[in-house]
Amino acid sequence: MMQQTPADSPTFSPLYRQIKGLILQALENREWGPGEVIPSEIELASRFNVSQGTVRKAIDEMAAENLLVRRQGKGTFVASHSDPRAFYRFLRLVPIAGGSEQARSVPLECWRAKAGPEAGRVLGIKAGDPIIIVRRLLEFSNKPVVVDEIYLPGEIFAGLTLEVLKESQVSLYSLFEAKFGVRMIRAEERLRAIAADRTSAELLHVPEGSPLLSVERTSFTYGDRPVEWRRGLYSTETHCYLNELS
Amino acid sequence: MMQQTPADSPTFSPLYRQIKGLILQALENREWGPGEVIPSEIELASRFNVSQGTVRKAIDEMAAENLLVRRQGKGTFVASHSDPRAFYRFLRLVPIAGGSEQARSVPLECWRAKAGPEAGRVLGIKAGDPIIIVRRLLEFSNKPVVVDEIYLPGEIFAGLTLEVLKESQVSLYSLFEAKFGVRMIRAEERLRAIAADRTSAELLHVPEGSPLLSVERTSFTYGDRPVEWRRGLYSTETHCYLNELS
DNA sequence: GAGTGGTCTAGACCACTGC
DNA sequence: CAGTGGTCTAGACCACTCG
Repeated sequence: MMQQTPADSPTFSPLYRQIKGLILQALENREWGPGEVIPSEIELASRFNVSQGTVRKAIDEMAAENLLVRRQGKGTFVASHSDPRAFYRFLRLVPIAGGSEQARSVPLECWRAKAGPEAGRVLGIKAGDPIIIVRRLLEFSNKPVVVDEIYLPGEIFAGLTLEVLKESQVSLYSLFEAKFGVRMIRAEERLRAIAADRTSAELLHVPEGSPLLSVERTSFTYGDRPVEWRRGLYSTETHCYLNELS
Repeated sequence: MMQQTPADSPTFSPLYRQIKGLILQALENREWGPGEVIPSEIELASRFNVSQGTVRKAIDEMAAENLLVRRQGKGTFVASHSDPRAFYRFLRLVPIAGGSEQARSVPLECWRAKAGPEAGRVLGIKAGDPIIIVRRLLEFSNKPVVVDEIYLPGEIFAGLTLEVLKESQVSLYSLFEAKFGVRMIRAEERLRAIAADRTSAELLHVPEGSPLLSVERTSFTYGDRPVEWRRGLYSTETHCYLNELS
């Protein structure tokens, strides 16, 4: 039997949540990498000295949070952005006319800088710490729809260059996961409408001053540590941002 | 024991999903109204001739979908928009500066019309069928931030007038639920950036042509039947649309 | 067939609410 | 105190995958 916190303790949490915490810890420690199988429920149950049902409930929650993926008959896997089903997990853009063309990422620039006060605050680093800034286009049917400016902590993403970005034909997060060991698990987006500045207008082939959707995203990895800040400007003539409320 | 579909049948679904379907059906039939307790898990188990655990799993899913609300020690309740915790369930707007002032809904107009082809398609009614159109403002700290135009099927919302709207100090959905027996359980929003037309600009106190966030929402009730279509124009100078991705 | 996750059951006990 | 949902267990069996 595992140690159960007394019920009247202020830090009380049910057993299955403690198990969840232990599995989470193992994930952070990279005991099993993205895309790999984790031990079976029975193995984990014996490892943690609890019943299979308790492990099951812990895994249920983690699967609901997209941290793990269950596949009947095969096992439970660490979620990965390299899984085709997760490529566009965070992309809410859909064509207005219907259908669904392929998105293509076109890296434009990648340079080093020092974090200003805002980037520092958002990324949880000190102002003046090194950061890497990436600018890229997102195209649908070879037409530019989004221009992104992405701010990354230099310490974590050391070695990231335009060439690396251009080589990788998959999603950015899949690259981050494979090359830098950083897995994004959650993000917050703040949307506003703004007028296109000159450079964005040129990149997106729209008139200067036309309305654009501004999407500021902060992405988090394990432990709710922010590891990416990006601002996207979306041209919403042919595509729109689709959100499900429930 | 309840009837279990044979495993090799194409319509196979686990017992707990069938129970879920039966509870859902009872909700649609208004066996228990919004805000009311449903029978205890043990009662439902004996009613459906299954174990408590199976009822439990059905209710778990429905609670995750915001159809039911569990309260330990008290019972399980039908979710309601009249519950203060659900007032702003579908409103993603937050002040950029932080804090959180009270929102206020200001009904402006309410008139009858016939559905055009688009409204008919979205609402699942025939073009020419009666609809009701509501225009209203959403204010924060007495400053207009959103102007909404709301399209409702006339048949369901017969009796809705500007006076009725003005009387109700609560959320629209809470009114719809209480007066018309229509509970919104899910919605889709499509966001774009557009330039302010003259009337919207005046209502929102912004210059004509300035960028606004256009939010088109279709709301659904039980059985995924669409029962509301609305378009909101958001001024995003002081507020932004916040979205959690996971 | 062996191993995985998925379902279902039954029973014990805990935590919370309200009388 | 009785009644509710919440947790934990143990065991049986089903469904899926792969060798």
